[in-house]
Amino acid sequence: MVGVRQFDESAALAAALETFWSQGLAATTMPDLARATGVQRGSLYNAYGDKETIFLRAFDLYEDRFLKAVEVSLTQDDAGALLRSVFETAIANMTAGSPPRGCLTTKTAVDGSTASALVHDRLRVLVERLSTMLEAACSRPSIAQQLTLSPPEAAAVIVTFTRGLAVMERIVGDSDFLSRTASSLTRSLVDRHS
Amino acid sequence: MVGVRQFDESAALAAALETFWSQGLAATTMPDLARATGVQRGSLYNAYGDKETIFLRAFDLYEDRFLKAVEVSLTQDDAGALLRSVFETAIANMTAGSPPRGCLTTKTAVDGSTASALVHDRLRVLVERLSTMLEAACSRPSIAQQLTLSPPEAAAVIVTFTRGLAVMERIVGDSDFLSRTASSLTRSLVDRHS
DNA sequence: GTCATTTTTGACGATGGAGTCAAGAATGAA
DNA sequence: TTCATTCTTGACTCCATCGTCAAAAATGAC
Repeated sequence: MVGVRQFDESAALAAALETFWSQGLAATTMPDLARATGVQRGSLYNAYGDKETIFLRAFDLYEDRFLKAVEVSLTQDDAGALLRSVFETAIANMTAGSPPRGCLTTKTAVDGSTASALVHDRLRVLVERLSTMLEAACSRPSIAQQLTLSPPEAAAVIVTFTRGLAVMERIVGDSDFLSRTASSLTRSLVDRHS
Repeated sequence: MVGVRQFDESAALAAALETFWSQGLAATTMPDLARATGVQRGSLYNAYGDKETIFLRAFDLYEDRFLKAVEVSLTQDDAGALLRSVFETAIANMTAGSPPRGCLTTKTAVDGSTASALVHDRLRVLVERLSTMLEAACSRPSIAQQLTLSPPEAAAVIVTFTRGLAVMERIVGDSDFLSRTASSLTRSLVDRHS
């Protein structure tokens, strides 16, 4: 192999992720990425072809970090503690940074300019994986018996609600409100009669 | 008053709303608005000054329509029926159009390029109004006694959840999933022991 | 009908991103 | 070392939007 890549690819993708996360996919330009990564525009075109490909690579990083954090939350033994922990993980993810960067998945999903089918599919995959993890956790007998909904129903409600938290974070920007609201939902999802 | 406006302002704003709704605030350009309204760019600058002002005017239309529809849903007497009706109104709002336009509030809130403080405030106002209406409805004794959460808690959960539905609509694009998930949440918010 | 005022129109220069490309630099293979 | 291949660099053209402006058109007031 001759003519080897001269920039640190994982550092560049981390910088690109930072940029996409702060600005959103559509609002991020190739010059933005060149500035953020310190790699010239031409090199980026040469290495990845287009912005979307860079996004997909950066999104892999994001998904890894996020799902790993959720995985930890799902080890809780009590249904209430588990749900609260999942929501706190999601809230921490979206309120990190200054100013807070929000939730990359949500930002990308709602992004004005219709993203390509590839990006759209990638979002569906993340949501699908998250749902599956949640459903598995909710299916554990000790958890399931405490819930007012069946595992698939609970998983769908939880995933949808975390997306709602991401939007509310953008609008109200008050992480206490998010925590309190998540706590309210948790209370109504955990059976008070078990 | 001399030199009177030559275009139909309310028709133009309706067309602008359509455009903002489909494309999002950031992705909509002044040429887009000129094309959609049939009013030349220069006239739009003269009449409104900038894109954001046009958006704020169009958003008023949107809010009126949406809150009026919610108001109707809130006349239901049964808590379960009321919640389902509210969610169906929200789902209908976001799945209308072909292709579906999604939820304008959510799109704007999450829009990559940080909108101006004016726009941001406008979103907060809409959410605040919606919350207030919901809280009032949930406070009616016949409704309150059926709910597992206090009226303010229920209102916060419902508002947040509708934002989540808007995001899920973008990702899964399946309005049946949205209805089913809303129905699940409704079930856990309505006390099964009253 | 005349006039003052506002709107409309079309065009202007400035800005910035998109995508491409040829020349130069770097590097592993032989 | 030499060479073939790949990466990097800087510059180029194309294109669309932005914001403005002066001239033309429209219209109510008198």
